[in-house]
Amino acid sequence: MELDAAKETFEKFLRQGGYRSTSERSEVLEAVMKGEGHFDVDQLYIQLKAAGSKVSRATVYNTLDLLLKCGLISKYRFGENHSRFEKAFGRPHHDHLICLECGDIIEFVSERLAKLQAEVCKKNKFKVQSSTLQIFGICSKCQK
Amino acid sequence: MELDAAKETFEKFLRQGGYRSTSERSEVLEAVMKGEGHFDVDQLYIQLKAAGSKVSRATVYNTLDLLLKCGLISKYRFGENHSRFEKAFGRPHHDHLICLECGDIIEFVSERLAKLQAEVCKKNKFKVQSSTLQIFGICSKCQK
DNA sequence: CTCGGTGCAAATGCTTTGCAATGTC
DNA sequence: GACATTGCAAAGCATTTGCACCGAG
Repeated sequence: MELDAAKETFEKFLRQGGYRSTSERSEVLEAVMKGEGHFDVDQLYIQLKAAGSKVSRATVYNTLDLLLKCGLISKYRFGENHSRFEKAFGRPHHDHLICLECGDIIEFVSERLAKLQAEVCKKNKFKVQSSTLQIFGICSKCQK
Repeated sequence: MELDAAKETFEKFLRQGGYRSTSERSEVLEAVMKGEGHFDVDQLYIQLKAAGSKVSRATVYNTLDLLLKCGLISKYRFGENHSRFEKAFGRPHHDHLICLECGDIIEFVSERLAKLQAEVCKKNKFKVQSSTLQIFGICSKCQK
């Protein structure tokens, strides 16, 4: 099961980094893995509360940072004034089309884009860590 | 001269949009055109104050919005918690390599990337308005 | 003279921080 | 036990807003 594998990854990361394994961190990871698509801190916090968790916002922020560091989630800034996250566990890299009207986010994968990025980085002797291509515009539904 | 052309574009935009032409808006545009590279609201505000201007931050924000609307500047969010801008007047579209260590931003232009984006949009019936590819990592200088 | 624009200060919303209490290792 | 982690509330930033005054059309 995906959740178990993610938990194992997280536990290993915590141990190796000298971090402690707490029930709050576990709860946050579970909430993250349970959800689908993109989410922001507030949505996750509310989901946690709804599930009966007592975690504080501070702990949610802290834990998301750790999950980001060990690659279990990705973080985005879609031109809004808050961050968005999504599960990254076992998912291929992808990029986003963002509708400025309805806020819908469409994902796409491009092998050619990956190659192109690798070339640009090589040319500039730049060591990639992460990347994001964001295309803003109007989705097909909203064009009608 | 570039500044004159930009002023003309801005004035025309203001007239056509029913906006008024004020000395504050003029001052902001001049400050924007005088600078090089990327800048944030605070840097621009300080530059304006240093030049003896009396504009308020609110007006700077307001004017940057207008300059964005008429295409004279571009706005970015490089994973930080504040926006960055740059002159767009007479500049071709380009993307960015962002060094996570020294904060340096390297620009690059790719014709192939533009084509690729156009294809993705066509496939999704998505009408582009703007786009940004951001590659985060370590620049050649910082790798040493 | 009308009404959009401005400055100021207060408000907002996301995120971070300080600190005493708590729970891991 | 030592000390990382937590919750809470307060603090920090960037950005927005409300409102009285000002000035462009």
